Amino acid sequence: MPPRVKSAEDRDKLRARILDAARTLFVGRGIEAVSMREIAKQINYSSTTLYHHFADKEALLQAVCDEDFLQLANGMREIMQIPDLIARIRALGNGYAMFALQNPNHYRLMFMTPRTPCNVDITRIQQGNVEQDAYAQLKRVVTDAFEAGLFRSELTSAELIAQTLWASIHGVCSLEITLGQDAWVQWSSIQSRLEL
Amino acid sequence: MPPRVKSAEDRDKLRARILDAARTLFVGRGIEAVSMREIAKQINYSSTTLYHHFADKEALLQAVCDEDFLQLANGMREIMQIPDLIARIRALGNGYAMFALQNPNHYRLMFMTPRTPCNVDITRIQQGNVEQDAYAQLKRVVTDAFEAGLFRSELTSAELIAQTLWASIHGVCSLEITLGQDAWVQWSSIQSRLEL
DNA sequence: CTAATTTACTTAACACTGTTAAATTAACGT
DNA sequence: ACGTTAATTTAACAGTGTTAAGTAAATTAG
Repeated sequence: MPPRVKSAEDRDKLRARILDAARTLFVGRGIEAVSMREIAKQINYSSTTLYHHFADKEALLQAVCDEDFLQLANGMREIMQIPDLIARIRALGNGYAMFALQNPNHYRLMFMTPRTPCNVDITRIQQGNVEQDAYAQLKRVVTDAFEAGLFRSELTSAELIAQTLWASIHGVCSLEITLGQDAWVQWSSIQSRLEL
Repeated sequence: MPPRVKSAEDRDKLRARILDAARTLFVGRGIEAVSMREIAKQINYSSTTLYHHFADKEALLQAVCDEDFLQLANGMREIMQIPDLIARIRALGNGYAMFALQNPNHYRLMFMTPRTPCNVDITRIQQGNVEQDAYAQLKRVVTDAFEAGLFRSELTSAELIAQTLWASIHGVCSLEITLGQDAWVQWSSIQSRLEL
C-alpha cells in the first residue's frame, strides 16, 4: 500500500510537491481554511508525512512565503535595469502594485499576516536579503536619486523616503485587498501620482 | 445549577457582556486563537448560549468591530471641531494613526482582516455611516479644502485625494503593525510630512 | 544470505475547534 | 395545576493541528 520513495534528492522533490500543493490551496482559499490533511490528500500522502518535511503548519506557510518573496525580488531585479532613475522608481512601484493586486492572497500572506511573535530569523532560513532584497533594491534607487538631488529639498533621509514610498503603495494595495468591493471604484493608477 | 435570567433588557445586558469578553480576548490574543468555549467560560456560560445571541463566530466578530468603528468615528468627530482646514486634516490623520497604533489588534480586526466574501451590509446591521462615518468625515474636510483651493493644482478630485490620504496613513500603520520589529526604527512622526 | 538497522511512511489517538440537536429547568399565562 | 415559552445546558458531530506508535521496504552488517 505505501508507495516507497527513497534516493537522495527525491526528498527535495517531494518537499517541493508539498510546497506547491500548499501554496495553491493557501492562495486559493486562505491559510486558515486549508487543513494539513487536505494538503496531504492532494498529493496522495498521509498528513503525518508533511510533518517530516516541515515542523508545523506555520513553518510550511513560512516556506511558501519565502519562495514568494524571492519571486517578488526577482521581478524587481528586472525592473532595476531601467536607466532613468525616477522612471525606475515609478516602475518599481508599479511592479510591486501589480504583484500585490494580481496575487492578493499571496500578498496577504506575505505582508498582511502577522507571523509568530516577530517574524525574522527564527523560522526563515534564508539569508538577510530575502524579503529585504525587494526593499533593499528600492532603497538603492532612492538613495541614488537622493544623492543626485532629485527630491524636494525638505526631504532629508533616503531611508525615510524609501519607507514612505513603500508604505504609500502598500496602503493602496492592502486597502484595495481588504475593502476592495465597497462604495469605491477609482484609484487604479493613483500610485503614479503619489509623491514627487 | 443554571442561573436563570429573564426580563426584557437583561438580554441586552448579557449580549453586552458577551461582546466585551469577546473583544478583550480577540484583541488580546488574535481572533483565531480564541475559541467560543473560552469566551463563554469567561462569563460563566455555556458556549451554546453565545449562539442564541450571535449567529456564529464571524457575526460576533462583526459586532465587536461595529462597536470599534463607532468609537473611532466618535474620536474623529471631536477632531472635526478644529477650525483651520488643513490643521483639521492633519489632526484627523494623527488621531487615526494613534488609534491604529495604540490598538493594533483592534485595527487588524477592523481594516486588515478580510471578512466573509464581501464585508458589507449582510452581517453589519448598522446603517450606511458606521465605518464610512470616519471616512465620510475625512471626505468632508478634504472636499472643503479642495473647494477652497488649498491643494496643488494638478490634484483634480477631492474623493481621490481623500482616498489617497487614507491609504497613505493606513500603509504606514499597517506596515508598522505587521512588520514592526525588524531592521527598522524611525518614522514615528513621518505621517505629518506625508503630503501637502 | 539472513539479521539488524534505518528510512519512509501510515494508522490511531489526543485534545481541541465551531456548531447543532436534544434535553432540562424555570417562569408565565391560563 | 397545566401547558407553553424562553433560557440555558449536556451530548454529540465532524473537523482541526499534532504526536506516538506501528509497519513495511531498503540498506547495511555479520
